[in-house]
Amino acid sequence: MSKPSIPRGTRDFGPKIMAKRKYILNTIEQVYQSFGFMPLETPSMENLSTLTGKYGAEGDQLLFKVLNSGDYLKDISADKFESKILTPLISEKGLRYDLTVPLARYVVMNQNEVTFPFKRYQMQPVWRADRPQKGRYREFWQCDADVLGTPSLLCEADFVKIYRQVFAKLKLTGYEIRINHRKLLEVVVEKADASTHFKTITIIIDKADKIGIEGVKNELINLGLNENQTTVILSLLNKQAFNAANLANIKSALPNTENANKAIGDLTQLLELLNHQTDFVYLDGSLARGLDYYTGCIFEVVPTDVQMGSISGGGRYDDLTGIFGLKGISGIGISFGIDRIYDVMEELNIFPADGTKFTDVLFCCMDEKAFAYCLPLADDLRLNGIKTEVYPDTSKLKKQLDYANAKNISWAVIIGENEMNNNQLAIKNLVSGEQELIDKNALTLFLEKL
RNA sequence: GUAGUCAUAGCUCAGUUGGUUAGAGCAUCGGUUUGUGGUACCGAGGGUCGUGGGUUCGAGCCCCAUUGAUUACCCCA
Repeated sequence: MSKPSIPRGTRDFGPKIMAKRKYILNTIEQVYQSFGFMPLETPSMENLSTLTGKYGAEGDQLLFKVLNSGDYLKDISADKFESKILTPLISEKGLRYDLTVPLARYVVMNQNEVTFPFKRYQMQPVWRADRPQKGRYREFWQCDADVLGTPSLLCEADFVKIYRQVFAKLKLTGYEIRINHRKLLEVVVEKADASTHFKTITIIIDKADKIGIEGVKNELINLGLNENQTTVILSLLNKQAFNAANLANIKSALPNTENANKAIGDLTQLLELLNHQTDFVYLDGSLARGLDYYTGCIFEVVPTDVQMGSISGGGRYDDLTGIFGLKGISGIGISFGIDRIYDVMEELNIFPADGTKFTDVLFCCMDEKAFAYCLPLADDLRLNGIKTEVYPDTSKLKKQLDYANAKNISWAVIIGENEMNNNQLAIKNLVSGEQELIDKNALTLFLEKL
């Protein structure tokens, strides 16, 4: 027998971990719903025609492809045995790579049924055939919310509020919401006369957190930019308070172009929609986001008390559904990285204490007759919202209490001959060690008042 | 795709310049206690030292290959 294992880059989530993950997921879901977002789930598999070409050449490499069913080589002749030719012949499905493309596909397929603006949230795993490393997996969860079909900046404001509510509920206070505008980047790169390298430059700028200003400068020079050009671009890379004065400063430093006015206009309007309440919010010129479909405001949330990358990101995109033939739908979306939020909360130790408690009461039966005696009592407790289980064997009491300890159960109800003869129960508090005899019918009341 | 590190009991790991029968803690099971746990004591089970080859009188340890894990780069959440 070989030892069992799971594929690299995948994980099991045991009961204790699941309790904490559910706590995060439920919190996010609750907040999404409170803003009027509705759930959507899509299949784990999409047609490869839906997926390929949407994530760039690198992304296509990272797609998990699913072999066709049955004898998939039956009609393939030997001259087709070259991966480029063979792959499309034997695989027509792939695992989804993110939740955004499936959303676009869904909306286009159901455009006559969905009501715009379409507000949906989706919390499902996605797969990437990446090489796993710290904080990077081949199967991981995304928790997206998007609004499709309106250019209104009210959506941007809502997402800022969603961030604040989610992290307030999770009692996570050390974080920053960083905001930037994609067109601001475009204007600055234009001003530096380096537009041909726009995409590469955004990727470099996005690394500013990691490699520092000097690192960015070096990479820009390696790209072939001169001293003037890098200076112009580097002038953008500071983080500052999100307020009207700073926006005015930025505006005065930029040429009076359509893009510049649009970017500053959007950010100003967002500031007003937030009623100038900018707790946790910063304007960060170095925020770029790697994905190139963003066209407007972009967001990122970074924890400040823990050394960790972003725990959420998102932004506005103008033409997501265009790739599937539905033009002119502006949208905006964000995504929480639940795995990283988990790590941050674990490190700060801010999960609620009773998070791993699944059972309140354990019935310990000393003989077979005790089962009949306690089963109705257990049912009654459950109906009253008390999580109850009956130890299924008449094992030695030590073993039953060990089980209760292992599951962090706080109450044991012990039933043997003595208790049954007197219509009583021995109820033991496993935290304090105290034990008392109570009347059989008083159990629910006894536990309810706690 | 590139580079480094690692692989010994269910888990976490010791194991000396190569030298007798490969150890510990935790976990599991049994006992001290026919019905009272977290602590203590006693005992038991559990290993092809990732796999294959080589060097040697002798390999967990050295060499080569291979597989897997992990970390960094590229890219990304």
